[in-house]
Amino acid sequence: MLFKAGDPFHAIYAIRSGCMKSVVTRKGGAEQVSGFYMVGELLGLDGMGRGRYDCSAIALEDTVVCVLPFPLLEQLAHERPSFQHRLYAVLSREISRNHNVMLLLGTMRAEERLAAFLLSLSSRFARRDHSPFEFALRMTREDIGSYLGLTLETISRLFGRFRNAGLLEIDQRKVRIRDHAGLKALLSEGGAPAD
Amino acid sequence: MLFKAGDPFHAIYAIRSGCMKSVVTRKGGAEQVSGFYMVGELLGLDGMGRGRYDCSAIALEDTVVCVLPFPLLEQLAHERPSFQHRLYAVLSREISRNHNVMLLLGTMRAEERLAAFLLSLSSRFARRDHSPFEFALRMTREDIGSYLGLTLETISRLFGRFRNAGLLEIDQRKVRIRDHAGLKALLSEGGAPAD
DNA sequence: CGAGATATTGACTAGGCTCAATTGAAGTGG
DNA sequence: CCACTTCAATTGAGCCTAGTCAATATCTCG
Repeated sequence: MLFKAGDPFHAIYAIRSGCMKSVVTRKGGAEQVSGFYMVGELLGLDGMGRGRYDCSAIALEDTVVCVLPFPLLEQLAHERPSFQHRLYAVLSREISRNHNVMLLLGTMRAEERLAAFLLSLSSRFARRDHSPFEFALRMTREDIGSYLGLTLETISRLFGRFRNAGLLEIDQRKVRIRDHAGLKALLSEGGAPAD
Repeated sequence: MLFKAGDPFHAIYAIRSGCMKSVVTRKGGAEQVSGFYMVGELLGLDGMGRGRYDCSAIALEDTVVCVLPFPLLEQLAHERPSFQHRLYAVLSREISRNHNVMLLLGTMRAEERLAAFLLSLSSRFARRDHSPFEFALRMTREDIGSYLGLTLETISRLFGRFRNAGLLEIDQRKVRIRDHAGLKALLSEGGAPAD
C-alpha cells in the first residue's frame, strides 16, 4: 500500500513500472476500486483538495513509483506557465476519465461494461508498445467486478460467455482478444444504431 | 444550454443564481446526468484537458452565470500562488466528488442512492442559508434517475415509499424532510454495522 | 504437500427495468 | 374561460439481469 485514505497529502505519484489500483471506502465499510493505473499514469490527484487522500493506493504487483512532492510541483508551475498548464490539463483529464466511468456504471449493462473495460485496457497497452491483443490482467476478478460495479461471479461468467462467443481467449489472467470489432459492437448496441 | 459537449473550451462558469445540470453523452446516444450545480458551484472543469467540453451544461431554471475565461485564470494563477493553489484544490475536489458518485453508482442499492442524493442536496442548501429540510427540486424524476443510474419510475416509487415510511413529504417537486436521521440510517445499513 | 487465495459453475432469488395505462399540472389558443 | 395539447409523475403487472448462496476446481506459495 502506497498511501491510505485519510493520509495527509503531500505528493502525487507517477508509476515507473508495475501496476496499482485505487480504492475508495465508504463509511459503513463498502469498498470500490476507483481505478487501475499502469506505467506513466498518476496517482493521488484526489488528495490536494482536502489535503488528505480520499482513496487508498495498492500495488497489484512489484511496482516502482516516482514521488512528486506537491509543493515542488506548485513551484515549478509558478516558474513555468507551460508546466502549470500541463498540470491543470492532467487534473481535468482525470475528471473526464471519471465521467466515462460514471457513464459506464450508470448506463451500461454487464456485458457492455466488461467489453468497455477490456477495450480500454487494450488501448492503454497499445500506447505503451505492448500488444493490444494479448496481455495479462494484474487484478483479480473481484477487483474488476468492484471497479465495474458487478460481482466477481458475474465477471467470471462473462469471461466464459465471451470465450464461447469467440471474442477472446482467457486462461486465468492471460487475455487474448480474438475479435476486437466484436467487442466494440457490444458497446454500441443498446444505444442508437450506427448510421 | 450554456455549452455543449465538443464545444471548444475557453472558460469555466460560476453559477450566480439558478441551477444547472451537466450531461455526458455516449457514442450510441445513451446520456447520463453527471451533476447538478447550484449557486456558487463551478461548471466546465472537464474541458481544459482536451480543450473541449466533454459534457453539456443545461439550465434547469432561469440562471445567471459568471464567465471565467481560462487564460485569465491561468494568468491570475501565475501572479498569485495562493490563487494557483485554490484552483488546483477546486479541480481536485471535483475528482473527489466524482469518486463519491462512483461509489454511489457502484455499490449502493436504489434506496440508498436516493437517500444519499437527498442528504447531499440538503447539506448543500444548508450551506447556502436555505432550510436543509425544505426545498424545491429543480430537476425532473428522469434527471434524478439518470444521475443515480435508475429509471424515473424507480425514483417515483421510492419517493412514495419514503413518504409512506414517514421519512419525508413530497408534493411534485417540493420536498420536506421529516426524518433526517432515518434517511441517514438507510445509508449505513448494508455496510458493516457501526461499532 | 498442504493451506489459503482465486476462479468457475450451478441453482435460486430479488431488485429494478420494461411496457402500459392513468392522472395531474402547466401552458396555448380560440 | 375552457377545451386541447404536452410534459411530468404515479401506479401496476410481469420479466429479466445480475446478485446471492453454495459447492467445487485450480493456482500459488511457503
